[in-house]
Amino acid sequence: MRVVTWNVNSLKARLGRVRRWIEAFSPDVVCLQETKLSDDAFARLDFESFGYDCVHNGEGRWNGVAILSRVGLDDPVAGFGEGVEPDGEARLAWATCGGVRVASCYVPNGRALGHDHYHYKLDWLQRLRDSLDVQAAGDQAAGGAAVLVCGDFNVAPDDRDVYDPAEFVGATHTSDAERERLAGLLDWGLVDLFREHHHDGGLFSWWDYRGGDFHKRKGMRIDLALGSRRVAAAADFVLIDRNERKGPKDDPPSDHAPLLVDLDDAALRESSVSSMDCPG
DNA sequence: ATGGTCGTTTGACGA
Repeated sequence: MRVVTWNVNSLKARLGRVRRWIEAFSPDVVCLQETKLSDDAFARLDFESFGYDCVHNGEGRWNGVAILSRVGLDDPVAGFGEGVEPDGEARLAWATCGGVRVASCYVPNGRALGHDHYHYKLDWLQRLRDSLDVQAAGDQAAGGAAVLVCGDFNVAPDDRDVYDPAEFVGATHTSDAERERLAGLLDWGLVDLFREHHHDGGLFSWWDYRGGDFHKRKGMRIDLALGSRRVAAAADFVLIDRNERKGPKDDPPSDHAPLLVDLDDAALRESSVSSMDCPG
């Protein structure tokens, strides 16, 4: 099962690229962020005719997330779900695809340390953890949840994940509080799949449009796929497609690159997960 | 020197 997560920075502006990428890579599950579409406008794109069932949580001008699946899509939820304080913005969708409980999330940016939006971001990450309990706690307690939380987290997990940590002192995305909230998700029982497969720094998923940052290799790794132990044990290939960040002015790229994860289907379905399979 | 460039839009504003 092939899964991709991609902040497309407007699905309308990126539709040609998204369709070409899907055709080239044949993903089974596609998690999108920043579609910037209403649910009606998303429905008119008719991904069903390309073989994908969909859930979209949109509000129009801003935000908007989706999950596309050609391996089944059950129990879709827009937002945190029952039992968690609802969000005023369209930043999260859940669905079960091919036996995996998948989330597509767009974590608030935070804007600046201490800003109202920063507190909203910290609270949002806590509610995402609460949402995990609601969406997958039963299976996790049973020891074998298949959960994959994908998206734009707007947090760089550690200093390897920014081009220059000194530049981010006093800024968002690397603060202790943000990293602690991200660690809270890992403590639930999730593993940073890209980091399991790649140990070097300087491997990024986002580059600012301004100042030629992409060509100067000034980026951050903020797009993540967090898998439960069962999913981590099944992940046999993880890639950031940085080529997709390139392109001409008349067909510009998103400022984020797609993150691709391949899961071995047999490993995914194994009845027990050995602690040998996956550190952490 | 604290910008740059995209997207939403036809104003600024968010990232």
